[in-house]
Amino acid sequence: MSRVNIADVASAAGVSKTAVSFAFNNPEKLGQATLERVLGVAHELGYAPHPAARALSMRRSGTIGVLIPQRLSTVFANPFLSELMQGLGELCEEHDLTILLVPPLDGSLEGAIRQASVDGFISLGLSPDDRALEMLDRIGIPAVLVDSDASPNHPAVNVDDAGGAEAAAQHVLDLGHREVAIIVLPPTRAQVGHTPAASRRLAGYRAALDRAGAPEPFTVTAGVTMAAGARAFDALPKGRRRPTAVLAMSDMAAIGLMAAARTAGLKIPDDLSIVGYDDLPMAAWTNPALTTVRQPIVEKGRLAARLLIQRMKGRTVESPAPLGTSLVVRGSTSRPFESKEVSGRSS
Amino acid sequence: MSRVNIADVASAAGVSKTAVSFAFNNPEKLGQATLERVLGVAHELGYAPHPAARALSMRRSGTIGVLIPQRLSTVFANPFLSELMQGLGELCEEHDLTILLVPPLDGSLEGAIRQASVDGFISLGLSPDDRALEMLDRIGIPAVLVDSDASPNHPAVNVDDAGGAEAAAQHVLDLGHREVAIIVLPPTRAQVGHTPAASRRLAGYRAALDRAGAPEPFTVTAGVTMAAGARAFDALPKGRRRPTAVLAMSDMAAIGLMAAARTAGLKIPDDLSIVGYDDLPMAAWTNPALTTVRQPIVEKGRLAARLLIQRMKGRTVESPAPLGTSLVVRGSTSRPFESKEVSGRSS
DNA sequence: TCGATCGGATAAACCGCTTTACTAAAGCGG
DNA sequence: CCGCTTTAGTAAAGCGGTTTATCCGATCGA
Repeated sequence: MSRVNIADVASAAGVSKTAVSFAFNNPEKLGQATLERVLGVAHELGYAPHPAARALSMRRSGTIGVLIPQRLSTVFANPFLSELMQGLGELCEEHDLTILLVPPLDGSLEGAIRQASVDGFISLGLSPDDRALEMLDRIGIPAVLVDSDASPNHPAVNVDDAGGAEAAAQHVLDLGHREVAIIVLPPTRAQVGHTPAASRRLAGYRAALDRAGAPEPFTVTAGVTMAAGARAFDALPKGRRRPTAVLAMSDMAAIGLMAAARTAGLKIPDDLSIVGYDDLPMAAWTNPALTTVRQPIVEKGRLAARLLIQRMKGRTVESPAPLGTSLVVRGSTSRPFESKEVSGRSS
Repeated sequence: MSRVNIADVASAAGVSKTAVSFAFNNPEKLGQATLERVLGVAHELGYAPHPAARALSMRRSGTIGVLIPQRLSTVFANPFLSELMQGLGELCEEHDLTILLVPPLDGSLEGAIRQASVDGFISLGLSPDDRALEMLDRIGIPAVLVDSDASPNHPAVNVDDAGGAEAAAQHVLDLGHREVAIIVLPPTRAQVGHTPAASRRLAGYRAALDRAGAPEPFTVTAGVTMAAGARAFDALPKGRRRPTAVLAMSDMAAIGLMAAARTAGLKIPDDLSIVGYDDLPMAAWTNPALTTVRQPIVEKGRLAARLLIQRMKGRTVESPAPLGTSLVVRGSTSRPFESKEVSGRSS
């Protein structure tokens, strides 16, 4: 009653297991007649080779793992992953690979890594000192890092986080803003500091602000959800030092913040300018449409997959140059309210 | 130089393979001293049990497969899958399962199914005559169907598609619309007719329209993307019989259509009322916000995963009652332009 | 003192497939 | 008719674990 295996087919067709295996994998090594007979019997019996046995024997599973540093139930609330998956998916289809999602198992990414039967890993946003990285080169499976610092053992795919952030900050400075707040990405795992991407973006914002001699920006950390963005709004200073512009490291937080701001009676962008980060498709659909930093997420996924596939073929690959980012100006930013009235005061 | 295996650990620790295996899986069967020594040596050598070998031997992989009837690169453009994954993810985390995405391999879902090393399948939107279904019960892996008709062998999780659609149609009828267009979901695979969900929704729309004696609705098929929605707008009749209301089977198409309509100079909802389906998070963020039929997608994922896990434990489970749907009225629907001017003409 | 019991460890079978020799038969030129 | 190469197919050795049945020595009750 249990699953039919290769031996069943072999004896039913009156051949050896080898012949059956050949019928599926090396048809040319078999005579026309036997080939047909074996395939016929196999089909009739509903035989399908056991994937795990196959993977064990061939030392390859035809699967790549996507290492996700957060809980599945929350990370998919962020369209970022969807976009990335589109890029990964494209390449995987070309190469007949399936994708295994590998979130922390029982709280531990390392544990999840060892359990995953994959030919390669793509890891998202791991900080360079994450224990999971050790585990990766310990078990000797090729990996490609996304949104991490490059590691000696694995190539990393990144975008020009700092450049994009700098452009965003420069944009609001050019509009005349001085008091700005920054919404920082949260650490992904129980890390102390920022994620690599967050650090780089922060540096970009700061570079522009410092250059312009703007006062120290107020910073809040907010998860990549609209709810977190809304909470971030509440955390903003309300009095005299209230920011007139907000630089968010994610579109999701920016959009949530925008909603909260409007609920609180502020007009966007007149009372508060908001810049996001990512340029998710929905950023173009909010009201007003979100000014944001565009990063090529799908392309990032494609590139990461391409590199990983190269590595899986045994080639060594270098970390590519960071992909470009660019500011997309839409309706959520304008000159600050005050300077509108005293038009032409600066520059 | 190759991966360290259980025999290496065993000989290094001066014990049998069995002892090493026990150290990881049945620690209580080992003496305190040996246990510690084995684990120590294992850690030192960087040993991790080979997942495929484990899966083969234990007859379980700790993975469930999500059967995706479309290309990965397109299906993730639709937030629907993200929502569903959130629900699935929740349950999978609870039970320490990882998720394998199984799209058609080389064009064939059946092929992909046999290659997938999983303990169970969740299939999306398969029509009841799909060959993939045969394959599913052929290899005897438990499965749960989502958005399909129930099959004798597998329970199906569904929502009240017809009820939601009927409410949507009734809503625009109540507003006074007569000429309506329907945006139909595309077939997922090379099927002849509609997907099961599409059929049920169509029936729901029709029920309300027929009851009200409305003229035959115009129908267009559009993929679940904004671009497809925009194209659908172009396909709408333009002259005397132009629809004043559109019932879309997906929010994505509805939003794309709304954009195209506005680009064409129409005012939403004054010139054209639009109702979506799904109530994706972004539906609340468009301008105007989208009136739509809410279906509990995350809950659907949770329920499907829960049932599958039950089945994997050997319990037999029945198809649950369809989950409820409800109309969410927002800003994209209003009375048709004409009847606004001749206010109070009907009812 | 002796058989019974028991904790601790092991040898060997097994999971289901691929693949590397290896053999028997057939084909071939001389 | 004979040695030599192909052709067609096979036996057996992995792949790397888990698990069952067994063994050994020490403790224990009588």
